[in-house]
Amino acid sequence: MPAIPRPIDPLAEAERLCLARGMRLTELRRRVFEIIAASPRPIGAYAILDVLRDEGRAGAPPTVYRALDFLLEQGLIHRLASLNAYIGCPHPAERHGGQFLICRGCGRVGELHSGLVEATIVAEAAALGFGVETQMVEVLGRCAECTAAVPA
Amino acid sequence: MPAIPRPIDPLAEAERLCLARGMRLTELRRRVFEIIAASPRPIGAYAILDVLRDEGRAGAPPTVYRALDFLLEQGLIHRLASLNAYIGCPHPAERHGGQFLICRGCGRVGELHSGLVEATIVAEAAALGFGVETQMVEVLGRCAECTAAVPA
DNA sequence: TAACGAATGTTACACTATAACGTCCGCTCC
DNA sequence: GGAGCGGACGTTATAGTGTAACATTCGTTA
Repeated sequence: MPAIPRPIDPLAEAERLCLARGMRLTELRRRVFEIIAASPRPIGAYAILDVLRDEGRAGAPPTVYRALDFLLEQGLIHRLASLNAYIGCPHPAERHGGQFLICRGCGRVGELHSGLVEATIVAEAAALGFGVETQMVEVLGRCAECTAAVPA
Repeated sequence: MPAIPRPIDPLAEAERLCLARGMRLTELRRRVFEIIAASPRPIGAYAILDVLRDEGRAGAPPTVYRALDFLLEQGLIHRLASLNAYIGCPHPAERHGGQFLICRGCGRVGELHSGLVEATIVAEAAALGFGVETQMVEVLGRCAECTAAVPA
């Protein structure tokens, strides 16, 4: 899923945004964010907890979930409901609902970020009188590399 | 979410489809389907289990999950990943990915079923070389009734 | 330095889902 | 008719995900 470029330095971007918003990117939150950003695939809360424990840090599930809640609120990460896993956001500066392409082959996830998809959903929902607040699109399939690797 | 009509008789439709496909809609599967179809809101697996137990039926989680797996495979129900809950499908004859409008006010869920949304997602994904297999759209917001009940 | 609130530590538990194995039942094929 | 087979279900145990509730620490401010 390399089609979409990541920010040069996700951590620096996260620090910049938190500073601008007056939010505290503490040591724990920063470390959880780094673990997610460093993972090539979506990572689960308990896998993050394992990493923290390997580093000698004390920790129980709430330790991780509180950090995840903060990062989600700040839009620095997304939660993939279909996988119960978390992924860094490549463009956290603009708040947005998530649109994800999940590859069945390699497990990597790309973010679609299509204004057209978003607008179409809003319009179709509005036609039914439904007011959209947040939207979540998760698409399962095969990425270009995996399609090339296993030709039909 | 009454904008989308339900089939006249979901159970009859389910029986018809299973018969046509040579699949067995057993007593247990039928009952689980009825419970889901009768629920005005998405219902969780353990809530279904509670109903079965209230009816005096023996049961453990696998009892319900196996029935759910069957109904999902047949496209008779959908799973809402963001809620960990299940909902009947209003048009099970055509296989399709789910597009759901989830109301924060009343908890009811409508199915969008927009070919345009689906096609847009497929097109945008294809532009990145990604081949779509199944897609899942879950939209959180407020339905017409709840918007009217609590004016801005 | 006292006081306050935010962040974290800690224990316990709720909720969701599946693995593994046994039993029963209906069907087919000799 | 019975041996064998496969699908559905029963049962026990456990894995995986997430939160409630309360104690403690820490930084900031007054």
